[in-house]
Amino acid sequence: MQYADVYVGYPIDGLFTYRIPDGLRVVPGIRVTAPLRSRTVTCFVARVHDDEPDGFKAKDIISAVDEEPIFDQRLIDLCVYVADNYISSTGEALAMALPSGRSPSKRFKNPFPESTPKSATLNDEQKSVYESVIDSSGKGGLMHLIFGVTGSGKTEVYIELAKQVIGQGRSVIFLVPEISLSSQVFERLHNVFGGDLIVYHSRLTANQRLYNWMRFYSGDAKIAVGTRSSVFLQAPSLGLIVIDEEHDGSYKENSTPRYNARRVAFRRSGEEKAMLVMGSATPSIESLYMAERGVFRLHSLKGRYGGSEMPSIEVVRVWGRRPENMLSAPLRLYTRKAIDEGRQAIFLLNRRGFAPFLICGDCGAVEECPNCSISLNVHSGGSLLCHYCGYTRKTPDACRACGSEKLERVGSGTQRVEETIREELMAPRVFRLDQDSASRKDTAYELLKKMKEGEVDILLGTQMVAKGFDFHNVTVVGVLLADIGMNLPDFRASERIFALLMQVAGRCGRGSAPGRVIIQTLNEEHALLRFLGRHDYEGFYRHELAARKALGYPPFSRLVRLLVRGKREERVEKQIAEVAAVMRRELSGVPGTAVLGPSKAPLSKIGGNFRHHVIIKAREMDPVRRAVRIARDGFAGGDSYLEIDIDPFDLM
DNA sequence: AGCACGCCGACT
DNA sequence: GTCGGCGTGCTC
Repeated sequence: MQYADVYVGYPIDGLFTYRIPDGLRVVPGIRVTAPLRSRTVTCFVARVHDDEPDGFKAKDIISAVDEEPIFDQRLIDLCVYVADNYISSTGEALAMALPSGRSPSKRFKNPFPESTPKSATLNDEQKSVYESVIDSSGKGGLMHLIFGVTGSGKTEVYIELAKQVIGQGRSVIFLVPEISLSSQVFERLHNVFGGDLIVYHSRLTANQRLYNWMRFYSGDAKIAVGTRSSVFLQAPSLGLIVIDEEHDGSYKENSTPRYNARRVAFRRSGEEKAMLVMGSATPSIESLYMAERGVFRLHSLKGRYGGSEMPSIEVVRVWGRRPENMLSAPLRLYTRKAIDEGRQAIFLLNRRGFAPFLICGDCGAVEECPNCSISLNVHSGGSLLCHYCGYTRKTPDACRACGSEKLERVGSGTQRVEETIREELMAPRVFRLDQDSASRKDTAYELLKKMKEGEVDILLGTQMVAKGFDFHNVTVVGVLLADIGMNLPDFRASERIFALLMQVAGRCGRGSAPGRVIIQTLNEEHALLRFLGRHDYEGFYRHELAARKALGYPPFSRLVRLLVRGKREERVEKQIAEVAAVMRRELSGVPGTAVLGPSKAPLSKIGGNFRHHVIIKAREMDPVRRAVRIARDGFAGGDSYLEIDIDPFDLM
């Protein structure tokens, strides 16, 4: 009699044993369906054997999902690591890592035309980084961080490294933050690698994902480009993991297990002897610190590809948030000049919608979301919209608190400023790129085409405009209000804003004409803007590192966040108090550990759920993980849920 | 997770 | 007397 030991995709620790019915082919590495209590669930087969289980009667497997294995022991080991680290079951980690499709589908339309491979030649600086990566990798130093200014051509270096690795018969995983915006990266990789390339991200159907997974697993396709979950793709022999824009927050998963693809890649690199090459123009404070400590080898690209100059950056004071204040004299002047010369401009306003608040001029009441603890945003077309839960309602004619009709739309988002720009700059050809305009699937392509053909004078958008675009005719970048997000109660806020401003500044002056960046702010004294004006990421890093050290934040500690969310606030408060008590008890006397809270999360209510949290700062994670497991096991759920976040990206 | 079991409070 | 809220335990 044959039996299979399997993992299930639920928060249940350990393996389950099922009987394999006669005639059913079950081997390790396939998925099967089997009864669990009163349900039929998908299971992941880890082992097949003929030892009769002791102490229970094994039920029969119902069916096999796969004919051939789609994973092996290395993925199980990796998922055990993820489960231990981020506190989930191994089965949950496997369920998250593996594609969920049932029948592989190759019906994936490649949006790019076939083209002949272009061989880019590396300039001296790129060549020296390439050689130094290959060289030190030969000596066992496999982890690298490329710190290259925007436009320095990191992608060319990645591509040459990938070619080298594929030439040795090994495979390459290329991680990007978000697939839609990195389509330019995808297109370039496709030009070079053609049918050897697969994509892997959530916009594919489950069956397309399965098909691509299988092609990479078999070694039929040697390079994969995709979002964070691609870090789990298996290959016969993995030779290289590239993490482009390594500082980006989207490498952090936001449901259980809340892994960080950077850390998982680091682990795989060590286990599978694969090179890890991370790159950014604005590396995360943590990665730069680790490079300084010798964990990664640091490589610099200081010159821009093609020899163009870094743009000049000018910080300009503005005097209010009304749309007419958002176009300072210098910005108008330079933009007008650029347009007259046939050039283009990019404006960043990191706030979508028309205005962030609707406030009563008489009683001061603000329209708030009934489900979330935030204000409703005014959107064009007469609607109010919650940016967290999507709740929407018509803009009222009168204040719902006092009946006054003096409702004011306070602050400015992209929709509001779009009109002002058209009128005041007499530039009718403004293209708006934000979540609202990008919901149409081909917006990015449309934009690329229009920008290239010179049909756009000004590209206005949220942070979407800062990422990855390579337009050669842009000579002016305007940041309309740099202060947005500056005062969020979050320890990474400065880092995020600095990176964003630096990235958007890098969008201009990529062609032959020099670029100019205008940063508008309500507070030109902000330290961050001084460093920005000098393109001084290094200086910002030192400054921010000192602040982190003073407050004991990463990289000088690890953080754990335990958050209880639920519909009934009294209950949530009681439960988080219990969690905090357990953590304090279990961690008392552990040096270098502090339990903060409990307190209301800054976003104290989202989608009808109240949120309270406890933050733990620690030098050593093992005792904290042990304590978290105790708190989790003692947590009486009911209609509340305990979120466990190891190394949270933000504390909102 | 999801579901069954079993234990105490206010009701047709 | 019972319906049902919720804490507890288990799932091969």
